[in-house]
Amino acid sequence: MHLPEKLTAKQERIIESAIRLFAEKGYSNTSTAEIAKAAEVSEASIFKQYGTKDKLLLSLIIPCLKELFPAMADEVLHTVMSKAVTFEDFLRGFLKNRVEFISENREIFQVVIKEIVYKEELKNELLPYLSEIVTSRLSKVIAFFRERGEFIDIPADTILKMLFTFVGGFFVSRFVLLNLRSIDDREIEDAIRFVMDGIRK
Amino acid sequence: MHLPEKLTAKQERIIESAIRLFAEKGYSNTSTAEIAKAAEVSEASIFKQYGTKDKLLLSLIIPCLKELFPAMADEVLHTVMSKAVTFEDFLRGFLKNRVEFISENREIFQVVIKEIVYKEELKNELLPYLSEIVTSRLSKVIAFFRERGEFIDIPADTILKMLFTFVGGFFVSRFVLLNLRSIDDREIEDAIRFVMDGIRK
Amino acid sequence: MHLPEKLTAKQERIIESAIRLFAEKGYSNTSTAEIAKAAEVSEASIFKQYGTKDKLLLSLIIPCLKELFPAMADEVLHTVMSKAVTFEDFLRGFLKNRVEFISENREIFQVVIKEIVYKEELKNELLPYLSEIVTSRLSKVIAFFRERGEFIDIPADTILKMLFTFVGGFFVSRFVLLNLRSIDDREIEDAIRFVMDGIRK
Amino acid sequence: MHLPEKLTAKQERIIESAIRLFAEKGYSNTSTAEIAKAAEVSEASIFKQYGTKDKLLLSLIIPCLKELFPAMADEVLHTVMSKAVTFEDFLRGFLKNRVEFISENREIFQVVIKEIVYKEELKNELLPYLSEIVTSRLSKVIAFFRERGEFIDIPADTILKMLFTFVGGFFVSRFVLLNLRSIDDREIEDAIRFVMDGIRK
DNA sequence: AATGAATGAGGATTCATTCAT
DNA sequence: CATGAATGAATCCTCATTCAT
Repeated sequence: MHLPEKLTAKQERIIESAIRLFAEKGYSNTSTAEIAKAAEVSEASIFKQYGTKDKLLLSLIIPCLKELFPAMADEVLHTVMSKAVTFEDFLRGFLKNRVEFISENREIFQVVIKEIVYKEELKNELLPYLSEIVTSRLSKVIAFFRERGEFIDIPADTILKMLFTFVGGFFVSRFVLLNLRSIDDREIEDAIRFVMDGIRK
Repeated sequence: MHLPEKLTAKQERIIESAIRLFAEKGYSNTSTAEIAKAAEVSEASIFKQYGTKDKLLLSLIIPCLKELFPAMADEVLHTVMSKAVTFEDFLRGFLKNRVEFISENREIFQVVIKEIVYKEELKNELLPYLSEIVTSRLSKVIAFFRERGEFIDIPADTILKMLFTFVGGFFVSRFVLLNLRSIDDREIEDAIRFVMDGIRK
Repeated sequence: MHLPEKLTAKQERIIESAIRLFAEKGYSNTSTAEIAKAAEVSEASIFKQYGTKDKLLLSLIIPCLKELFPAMADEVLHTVMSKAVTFEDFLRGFLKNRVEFISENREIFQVVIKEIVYKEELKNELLPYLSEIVTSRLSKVIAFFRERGEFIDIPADTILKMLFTFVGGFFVSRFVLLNLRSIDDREIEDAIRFVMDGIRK
Repeated sequence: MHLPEKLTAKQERIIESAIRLFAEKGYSNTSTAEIAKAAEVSEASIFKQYGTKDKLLLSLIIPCLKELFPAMADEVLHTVMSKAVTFEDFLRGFLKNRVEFISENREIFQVVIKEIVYKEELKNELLPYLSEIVTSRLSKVIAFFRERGEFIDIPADTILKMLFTFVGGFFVSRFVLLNLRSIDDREIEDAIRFVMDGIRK
């Protein structure tokens, strides 16, 4: 995660502690006093830097979102699509890439998910924006493979919805609900198989 | 929802207000004063009835959980399995039944999901219990249809996991994230098709 | 001062303490903790009742203003003017009446003056309103005595301004700057003489 | 205003900002952070220069007081008294001179008045001192014109008090309450007439 | 000489909870 | 039984001030 550079040791401890505590107990159940204590700084230092508790949250969440979603953007997509790969290969690359990213930023991911689910306000601000990004990017990919005749005959945006539902459920259940460190290759393969072929014999 | 019967008007107003507010803003961001005001009772009345704010939450969540998960238990399962239905039929019945139940109890469902995601503590108490219930019940069903040869050749509990992931994502994304009133039949059919056959041609 | 009736003992102690401390140190230099301590109540009790520190201030100031200015309204004015009195008599009655009122409410008067002088915001809200009340009431009186030929030949509103300047300075210097308990009759007579005849032989 | 010479640009910006903000919102409602921001210096610079916020206030107030009151001292008084002028002429010169001075230093005057009214502590330190200065200087003047037979037969210090009350009210109401930039000659003449002859025909 | 970083002490305000009536 | 009154403990946040660089 590319957080603003040139933080002092104390400032780094603040964001570390904040992420850890927000991930563990949720933003609303974490007091600035707790963060200060965990970071071994004064509360005042937190407010000097971030102004409000809310801005502290945003300053953690936003860089994560920027990498979580648009990262799979042009670079990734184009390279993948230019190669002679199947959608299954693309999906495999995508899942492995995102699993790796989330594994490395598991706590921030937890914070992001928890707060999007919990804070109506934040959700309403972010969801349309995220939905737009995801849709616009992925719909190209779907369209690309669809024209190649790789998918069964259902509308592209139905495919998108189902994928989104499953992949979202996949990441959230593993990284947030079960609090797993990572997801192993075997499970990724299970997921890919499920997505590609379903469960019917 | 079978909440304890014989509630006075005031008691009903309290739980209605609590559910509405918890669903909207989350338990942590709702004060007992707000609930009291919305329910047009004194704060003291709430505490007389429920002892603590936490017990109030539990008294809303627990009846919902009891119906949400175990409801699909013996009655449903046995009847379904006894008939000569395919897994697809079972899944259709199950989804429709649960969509109906959640539609009618959307706000409580939102509270349940939000708090399970948010409160590590609550999650740790409930997840093993829920997981046990779901697993024990559904694994019988899976095993039943598996023996009938309806599934591709993957372990039963992999099937269970994938189903759980997808169905959970399905309900949460629609009823919590998107705050939909219900899910129409067409989308249910899309989901069934996705689960059964995946997306590959 | 007619403050809202039916205050509990604690509630009365709150307003007493607030008035005393605001008068002594000014609103901005008095913390709610100090008020609570002086009143021997919890800070929470103050906020339960008044919501904010600002509303507490207003709830002290407004009843005082209502009596301070419009009190000299219809009752006083009409009776005075109906009698065959001179302006000097009217002024004497007015000054004595107001001195008595302020003596009895010296601390609130101090709070009112201090905050009007100090808080731009409060001043801008109150001054136009007060000015309107004073002007509309007193200009009638001035006009009345002016037609009787009691005044030298200067515009009525010049007389009003000079009176306001002097009487304001009189009350503020004595009751606020010098913190006097009251103003004795001799000084009132000096003031009347000054207003009526100036200082030139 | 003769503030200490040789101020660097930064130091000037500090006192300008401080005066402006103190005049506008009052000392207690102005933070050193605000001053630093307005002056475009670091807070630390303010404290390096002035030690404490209180000393900053005093360093603004004291030079003003020195010119506001004693300025009318020896030079002014003697010259005026030596000429064959009436008290009315003296008063006219005095008022015009003070109006000019305050007009040019309106904001500092506002700070001085506001803080004297507001801070019991400051008031108690300054009032006896100021009163002594004013009394000792002006009582000579009053005595001078009194012996010339210009005044009606009331004690000199009663005249002094009334003058002080009116002139104080005059300046404060115009420059502080109404926040006027200056006072025009017509109003000064009205004031002089009022002081000299009162309002009785 | 100037400042960015840091903070202890205190600021107003909110909260879940208790209890006498 | 219901509630108005009351509160201790916490919450987020601000402030004047210090100090190493």
